[in-house]
Amino acid sequence: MREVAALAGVSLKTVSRVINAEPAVSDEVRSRVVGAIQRLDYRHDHGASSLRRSDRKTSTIGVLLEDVANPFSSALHREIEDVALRRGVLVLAGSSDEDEAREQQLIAAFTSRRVDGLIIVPASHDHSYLLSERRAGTSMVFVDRPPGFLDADSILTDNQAGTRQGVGHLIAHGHRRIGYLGDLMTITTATERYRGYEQELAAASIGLDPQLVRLNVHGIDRADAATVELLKLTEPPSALFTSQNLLTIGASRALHRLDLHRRIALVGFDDVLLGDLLEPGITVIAQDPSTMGRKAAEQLFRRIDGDQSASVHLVVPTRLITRGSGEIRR
Amino acid sequence: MREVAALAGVSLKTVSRVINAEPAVSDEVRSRVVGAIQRLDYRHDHGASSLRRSDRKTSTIGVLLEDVANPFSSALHREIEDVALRRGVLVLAGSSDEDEAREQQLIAAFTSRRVDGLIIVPASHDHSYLLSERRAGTSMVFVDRPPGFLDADSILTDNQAGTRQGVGHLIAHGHRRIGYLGDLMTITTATERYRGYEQELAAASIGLDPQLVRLNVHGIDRADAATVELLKLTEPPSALFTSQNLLTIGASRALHRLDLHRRIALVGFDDVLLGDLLEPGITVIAQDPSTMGRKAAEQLFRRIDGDQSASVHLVVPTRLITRGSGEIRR
DNA sequence: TTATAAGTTGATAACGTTGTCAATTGAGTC
DNA sequence: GACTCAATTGACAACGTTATCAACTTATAA
Repeated sequence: MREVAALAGVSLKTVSRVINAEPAVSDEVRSRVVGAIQRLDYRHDHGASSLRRSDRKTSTIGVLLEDVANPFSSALHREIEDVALRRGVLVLAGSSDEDEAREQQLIAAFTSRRVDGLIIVPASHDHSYLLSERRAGTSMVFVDRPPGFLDADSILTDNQAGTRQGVGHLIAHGHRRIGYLGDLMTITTATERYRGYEQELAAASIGLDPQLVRLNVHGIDRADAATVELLKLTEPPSALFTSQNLLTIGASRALHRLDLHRRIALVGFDDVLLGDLLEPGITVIAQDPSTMGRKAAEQLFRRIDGDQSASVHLVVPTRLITRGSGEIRR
Repeated sequence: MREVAALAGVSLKTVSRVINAEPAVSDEVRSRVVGAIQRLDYRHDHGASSLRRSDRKTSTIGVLLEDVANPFSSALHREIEDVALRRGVLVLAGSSDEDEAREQQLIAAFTSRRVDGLIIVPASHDHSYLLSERRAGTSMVFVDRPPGFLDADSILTDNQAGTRQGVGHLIAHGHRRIGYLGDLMTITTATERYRGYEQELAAASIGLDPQLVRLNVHGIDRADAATVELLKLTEPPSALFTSQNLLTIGASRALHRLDLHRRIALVGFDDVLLGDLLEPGITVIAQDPSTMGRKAAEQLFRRIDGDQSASVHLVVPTRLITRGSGEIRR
């Protein structure tokens, strides 16, 4: 920048003015400076700039996801990116893998880079470690799961209502022995969904048979194995509710292998890519990650822009998509 | 930091030494400083630090993908993240959407934040705009597609050989009229794959019927429509080769709707999640995005660590996964 | 003409940190 | 007792940028 100023025959401050498009520069000087910038191939140092500027904004936000490679997370990520990029803001992304330590490590790395804000899909349950960060002025929005011991904005899915709708759908098709596969109970959404299952059975006066419930099932392979177990029971279920993406895939895989996919009904929570190509197609309670991402990013930027109002808690509704597997009658 | 120094009764420089774990600090002083850091809830400013340090490293890299939400991109992304995080490096990610302008905008945003390196899945074909950036010391590795007018490391898939293997597989099952769906011909990989199709037909002395070829098909819906068109020909193909993920899905969808999925053979380039659940399962030429991501990140960090040797061009092989759809005989 | 205002420009300090180098201390050696 | 050496600490400048404020130029009004 010093060299640019020298070549253009102006002061440092004038170059700064041109770069920041401040109005108080004559056209003649401006074009001289622009020329010098191009000739010297000067690149503005965004970091040094934000260090000195009074707003201290880095135009960077941090996004903590469960895993950037999983479809729900990456759909969120993409929507956040689009909202951010429209404001010239870049996104630092990281995967927690449901690991509390990794969550905190990543968030510490984000904040030491002075991100303007954080969008967090939490793995841990106690976010009081973020209190001082908030006091320091970092905005934050929680997505998919609520913050623990911290008052902050959240954008959630209505897990309980969604599950009730899915389980109710199976009951409406005559099922009374409905198997349940649940993810790790340390995940808030998993416990909420399980509660929805309990409630809907109770509402239909169906007794809960613990044999039909498999909790803390994580990943495709374990879901596959758990499905096989359920179907080997002396009184096997006539329908399955799988409470997560990968569990749905695992269960579907097992049903296909056992050639039971046309006999046992299946409803899954969260949509499955290609779910409509299978025979039968997989009926799901779809979440809406794009909407969640967009709302989260918009809310974050409202906070970054200075909105100090009380915390907002948005619940994004789910949608039942019927494709066949959930409409198999007992 | 000034406050920490005052509270601990030491100089600024000593605090800096403690933070950077420099050896020349007595245990007693160190613990006083650590105590002060905790009491004052001090957070190190990574940006100011890298501005002053002589290596000028930001411990941040930029990753330009086609779309963070597409499975190939996000698998790459995840692998890069893991390699980076092991070194305490964070990842800025962006989606080009195959748009040259957006590629350049994002890369400019990355470099103005002084990233240590770039991993690029290029959308554009002329990367001479990166020459000055390279001269300035930014390391860069290209993935999936080669750089244009720039000598740099690349990690590519063997598109031509993979396509030949897939088309050859169909020929081996008796097909001679093999439809081809290709993505935008502006994408390097799309042209390479098409060339593989041409070559394999020629090698089997099968004349190329232009009616069977649909190029510049982008996205699921257009692939679906193009498939319908091909099957309506007076002499329709008995097999299809779809040269990209989404095209495979679109074609499969069309085949299912027309109830031809057991009659028309299908081989796709790039694996499809759930491809094994369909009936028949989808036979694909699988790429290996995880390996590509890992190799790219490892190569990038070698460069960042000072490796000045000649450009490396790595070709990651593809793998034929037979699941049924490609083994339908004419 | 002079006073005033508006529009340009620059000198300087500061953002939070680390590199450089010099000063201080204490122990060990002859 | 004087010397050397290593270990520890601090003063100061500098990284690339922008905020502040003062100075200058030109135009306009009285």
